[in-house]
Amino acid sequence: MLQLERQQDILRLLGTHKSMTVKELCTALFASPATIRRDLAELERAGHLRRSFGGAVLTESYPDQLPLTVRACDRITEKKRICAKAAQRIRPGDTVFIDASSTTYFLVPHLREIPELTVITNNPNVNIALAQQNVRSFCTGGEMLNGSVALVGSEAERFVRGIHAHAFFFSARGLCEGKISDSSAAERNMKIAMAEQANRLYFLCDTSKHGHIFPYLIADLDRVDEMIDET
Amino acid sequence: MLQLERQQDILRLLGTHKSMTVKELCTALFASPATIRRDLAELERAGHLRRSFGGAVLTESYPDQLPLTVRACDRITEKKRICAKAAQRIRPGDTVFIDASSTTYFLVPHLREIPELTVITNNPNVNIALAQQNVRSFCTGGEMLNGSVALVGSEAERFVRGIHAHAFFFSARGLCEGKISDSSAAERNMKIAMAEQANRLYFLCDTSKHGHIFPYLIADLDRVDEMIDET
DNA sequence: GCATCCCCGATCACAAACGATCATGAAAAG
DNA sequence: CTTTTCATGATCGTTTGTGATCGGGGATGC
Repeated sequence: MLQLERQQDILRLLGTHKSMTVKELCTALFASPATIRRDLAELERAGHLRRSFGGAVLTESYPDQLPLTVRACDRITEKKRICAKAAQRIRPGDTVFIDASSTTYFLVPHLREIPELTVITNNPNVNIALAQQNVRSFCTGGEMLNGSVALVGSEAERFVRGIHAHAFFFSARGLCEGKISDSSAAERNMKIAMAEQANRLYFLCDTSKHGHIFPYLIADLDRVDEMIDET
Repeated sequence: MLQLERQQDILRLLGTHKSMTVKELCTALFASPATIRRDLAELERAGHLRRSFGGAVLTESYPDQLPLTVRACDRITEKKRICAKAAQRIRPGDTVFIDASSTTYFLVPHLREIPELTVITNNPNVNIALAQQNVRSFCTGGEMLNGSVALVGSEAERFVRGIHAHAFFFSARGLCEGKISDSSAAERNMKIAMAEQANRLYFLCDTSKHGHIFPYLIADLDRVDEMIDET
């Protein structure tokens, strides 16, 4: 069996089962543990899966019409509900910032009917989806953060600081004791820049964030005008 | 047996079986391993298949994960072939501009293996696809041009003018009497900015461009270092 | 905190496939 | 008819993928 073929099979198997151990893959593909591990290492370097002790899980699953990176995320229905609520805060003529989290992607379908709306985002997926609905949108530019889909860096921040927006919709990895935190310094800086340039701050928070704390502090919860959750 | 006929047979066999070893192809087509290998190398350069040690697999992973906007375009196989050829002009350590045409999207699968490559583009689809392959990439930012997927405007041009690249890969709507032209002023300006900031210019031109002229002139054909077409 | 299990990465050796090169022969050009 | 061109096949040194072995170290249970 060819190496490439086996690697494609691994991805296929991970698509149906959501995780597989090295042993399971060995018996399924008639290969030795060493070979499977080498394949997993290579596929991980390519960003297709994430390894964990004993096996691996898919980072991106296959068919759907959501972008790969959004498809992989959890709690999609909860995020959709939160975004539907959040979109009601937008008024005609507004200029809004949208950050590069997987949550805020679900704002897009609600923005079509808002007249004279302008969106600025550092998430290329949002830009593309908005262009398909003829919503006026800007992209911050910057360096693409590998492993997520977010534009960051000094150029991206400079772009943001040249703009003032009515509102900023954002999410983050953790909310603990009134502190909103994230795991990447570069993304933290972008969120802070956007927050400083916007009148109203809306923090979109699903239940998976609660009780988690990450190294990079974005803001205290009382800085935001409203936290929007599922309730 | 003719060379071209045999290569078509290889593709046909790969269509029914999902992968074939060199040995299998040898017995099936009554040719020596050397010949089969040469054919496979050629078909891979044209983007029709991917080789693996011992054999080859069809490049089926791509068509269904193409972005909507790219999936819709014509002459995909021709564009793939052009891009496979174009990618050979890139050297390790290069910094390259890629424009926002549908043609240049097909450069992406060929960029994975080039070490120390940096890409700057105003096409968010390219950014996202490159991030998934762990290729370092930057986005120019700017306003999203509705109806296509291209970032344009003064902010986008400003970003480009702050960078110098080794090469610029671009396409356009028309080529007529040695003049390369396009239908949008905003995109024209971006292409001109990138061209001015790059050493080598490569114009990717499929046969549908020939004989068409559009209002916005990008450059004379003799400005470009090489025109890359299907031949 | 300790012991057990077994999973991982590194290394090695072997077999198979690969690329480079050259020789052959047939078809095309002069 | 001679020369050139080009696809093909053979040879050979090198590279690659694979499975086995072994020491180190996370995961789990007590």
